[in-house]
Amino acid sequence: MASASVTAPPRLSVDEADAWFGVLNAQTALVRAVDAELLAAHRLSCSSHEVLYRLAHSEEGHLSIGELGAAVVISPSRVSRVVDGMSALGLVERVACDTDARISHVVITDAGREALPDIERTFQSAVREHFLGRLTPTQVRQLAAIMRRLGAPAAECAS
Amino acid sequence: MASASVTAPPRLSVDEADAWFGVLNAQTALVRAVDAELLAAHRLSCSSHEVLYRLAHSEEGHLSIGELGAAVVISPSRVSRVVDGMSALGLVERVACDTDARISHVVITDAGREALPDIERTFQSAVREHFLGRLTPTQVRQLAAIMRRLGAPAAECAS
DNA sequence: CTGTGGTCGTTGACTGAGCAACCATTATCC
DNA sequence: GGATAATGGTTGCTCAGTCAACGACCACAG
Repeated sequence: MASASVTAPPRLSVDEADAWFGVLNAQTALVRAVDAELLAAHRLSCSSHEVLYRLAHSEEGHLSIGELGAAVVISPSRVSRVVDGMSALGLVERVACDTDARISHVVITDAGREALPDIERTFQSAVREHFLGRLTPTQVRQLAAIMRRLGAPAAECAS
Repeated sequence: MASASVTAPPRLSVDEADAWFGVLNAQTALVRAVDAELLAAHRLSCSSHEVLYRLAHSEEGHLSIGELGAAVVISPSRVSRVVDGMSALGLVERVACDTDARISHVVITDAGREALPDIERTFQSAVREHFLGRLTPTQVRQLAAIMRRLGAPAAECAS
């Protein structure tokens, strides 16, 4: 074997490795912590919460299964089952779309809308405690910018 | 019920929400993409790769199950099974600790050490393509700093 | 020594998540 | 208008991951 510089695999710098493994491991730890609080207080997982959050902040007040999957980054099949669980809790329900019978609009129920402030309170305090509170406002801004870029469709590589 | 500002739950700003959901969703998407490449090329998941990575970069050349779990942020039971899988592939093996029979030192085998450069090449190019390549060097540095802070034991909140 | 308590790793049962196959419905094209 | 393709959602299977229970082992008190 020997000369490692032939195909010259550009080794990761310390910052690059920290960024990669940091994102991986921080997310895992953060989800675990926030999940525990949401679960204890409201029987909701992080994914379920994000579904509710997306619904609450949607223009039309409803999103399809596919739209939710794209927003929350989980597969449609998972969304379907998450919605099952949340509708069993009475937080959301499926409403047939009157222009396309394939589509299920997921909407927040009255009970869901009533429970929302409480859920958001739990969520926000958990996120502040485990995440935002450990960063400076500048870092939060930087992180938001970074994540917006990573979330963008693609390209945009040019600085 | 009404006046939302009574208990004044500090609503998340746009940046705060983007940071939180961004970290959640970006990690999921990134792991999915890099996992696919590692799996196709070397039958390794991201977790397996990180285990190998940690072993390769360890001072002593070996880590216990518990140390690996702490480093990779997965439970000891999962580490145990991941090591099972990797040792079935011949990449690592368990070596009894001669001073404490409870501990299994996990070490890279010769075959593992030989396969490493290839694996790292796949890994690095995938990470550059999906992650590092979409950020500026400055952003990578910022992200690394943020993740180091989030990964720190706790406290350190003071700017 | 010997028992007692804590630690390390493994196993079993269960949840969260994805993929592939499927069904229903819509859209397209002749 | 009817066959065919494409889309949206649900279901079955499998994997990744956790938690709780267990067994093996060390450490320490007596």
